[in-house]
Amino acid sequence: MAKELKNLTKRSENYSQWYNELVTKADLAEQSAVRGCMVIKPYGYAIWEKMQQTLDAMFKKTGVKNAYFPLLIPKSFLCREAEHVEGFAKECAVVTHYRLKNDPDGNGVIVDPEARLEEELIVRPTSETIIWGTYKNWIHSYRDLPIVCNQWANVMRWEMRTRMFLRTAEFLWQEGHTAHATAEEAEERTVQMINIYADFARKYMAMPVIVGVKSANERFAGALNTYTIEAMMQDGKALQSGTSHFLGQNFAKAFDVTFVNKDNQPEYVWASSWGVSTRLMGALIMTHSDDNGLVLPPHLAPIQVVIVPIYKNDEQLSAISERVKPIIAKLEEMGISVKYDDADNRRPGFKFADYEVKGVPVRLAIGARDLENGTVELMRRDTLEKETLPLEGIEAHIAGLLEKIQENIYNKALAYREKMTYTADTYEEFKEKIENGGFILAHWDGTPETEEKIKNETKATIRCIPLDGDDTPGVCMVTGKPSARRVIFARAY
RNA sequence: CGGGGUUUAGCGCAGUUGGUAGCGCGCUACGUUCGGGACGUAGAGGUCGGGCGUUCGAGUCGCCUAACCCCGACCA
Repeated sequence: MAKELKNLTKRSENYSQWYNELVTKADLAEQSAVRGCMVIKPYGYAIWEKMQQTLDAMFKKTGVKNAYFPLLIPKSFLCREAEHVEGFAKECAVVTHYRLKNDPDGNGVIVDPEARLEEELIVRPTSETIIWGTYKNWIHSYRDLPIVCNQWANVMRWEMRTRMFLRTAEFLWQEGHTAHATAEEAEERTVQMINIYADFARKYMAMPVIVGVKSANERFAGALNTYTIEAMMQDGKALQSGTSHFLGQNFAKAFDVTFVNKDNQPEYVWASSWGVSTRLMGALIMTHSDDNGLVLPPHLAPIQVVIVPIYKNDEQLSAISERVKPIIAKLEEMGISVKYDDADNRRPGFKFADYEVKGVPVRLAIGARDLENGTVELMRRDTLEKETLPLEGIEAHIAGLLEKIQENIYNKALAYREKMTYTADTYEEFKEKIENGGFILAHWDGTPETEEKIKNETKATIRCIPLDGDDTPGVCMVTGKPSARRVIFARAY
């Protein structure tokens, strides 16, 4: 008996426990022995890989080039940009020694006190500093610009509290760092990248996102402007899913990166940086999953179709395998990833449950009865609906269905977000509504003080100032001062 | 960094007033099964997080320590 497999905690009871169980049971990741870190398992990593490949292709279409910079950053590099350092200093892992030796008392190994580094090295929490230290050598003339580099890497932030995928001490991400001759060009790149993220979230993750600008309080340390995509999870909390920063000349000045312009005048370069991380995996899980497990969007599912044969003996299995073989070939030819699970150590019922937990979008079950009738049982993961269909032409049906599922789960998530989005005109109304979670559109006077007050009193922060939507002015719900437009408040991860 | 909790087989747990370690799942072998999480039989698997102490005797009591989890504060 394998009762362990499903039996997830109900979402409504304890969302965070539900999420954790889901990640583990769907075989995506597990807690590692290292504090705050996780092990991403092959199935989970396959999803990440698909995200990576898709994003990478989108980047390259806009001229992005990949590069790689060191993991360890000399401490002195972090002294340069004051605001930036203040943002990250509290959560840095520091390398102080370069050698171990046998413990003289015979208890394993100890850090060799003789091997202390003259200058400590910081495990990168983000790479702005090392990259700008490097760019200084690459940039001399306006002809060297723009530089549009991206790196796929791991970073480490010694977080107080961690949660799988959403906030782990070590995480995987991509960070793009660009250098431009003009502010306009840098800002244009900043916006271009946030739009790529939004596109990716919507089309591939089937996750509706709101594109907007961060308030000063929520802005990236050292940036002049931060663009964000904000998503809503199924418990009504917001999740910042990707950011793109206009850095102005801050880093260029801190690292003294200048170029000679067409008029032979030295100028500081303009910069942007942008990134998304394995946090997107968390977003994916929390956006679509139900109490039966994961629901993966077909565009990112490592296995799009699973075929489970139902058989009593070897003859039946081989008959089914023969019948299914051309279907698999056809599907693969169409670019659909198929798994034919004929493992004989699991019974069909177990496999059904297992692939449901793993979120495989389409399942086919085929047995002797179907073989006789020329049919197959098809189940779609998003609605859990089953139907029996003719085997003939099933490939085209599946191709169409995968698109339908992709669309359906997007619409479902969008409908949920809309249902959970409210407006509030008074602070009282706001306080009352924020208790139910969700996004609240409200007027704000634009000051950090007011935002801080709201945060302290309600735990809600400004997720973003949306770029689209209702932009009629009004008055701040707290101070009554003029407000340019409604902004989005929410409690966030 | 505050407040709580946990640590015993691969996983989830039980273990009484101290008496020398157990259950379920999983795993291995064989057989019967196979259309929504199969069952039988026989096995393998543990210096009870670590250290010190009390005791004839410690999973159990005391002190110290570590790791992890949850709730806050901080943050992507």
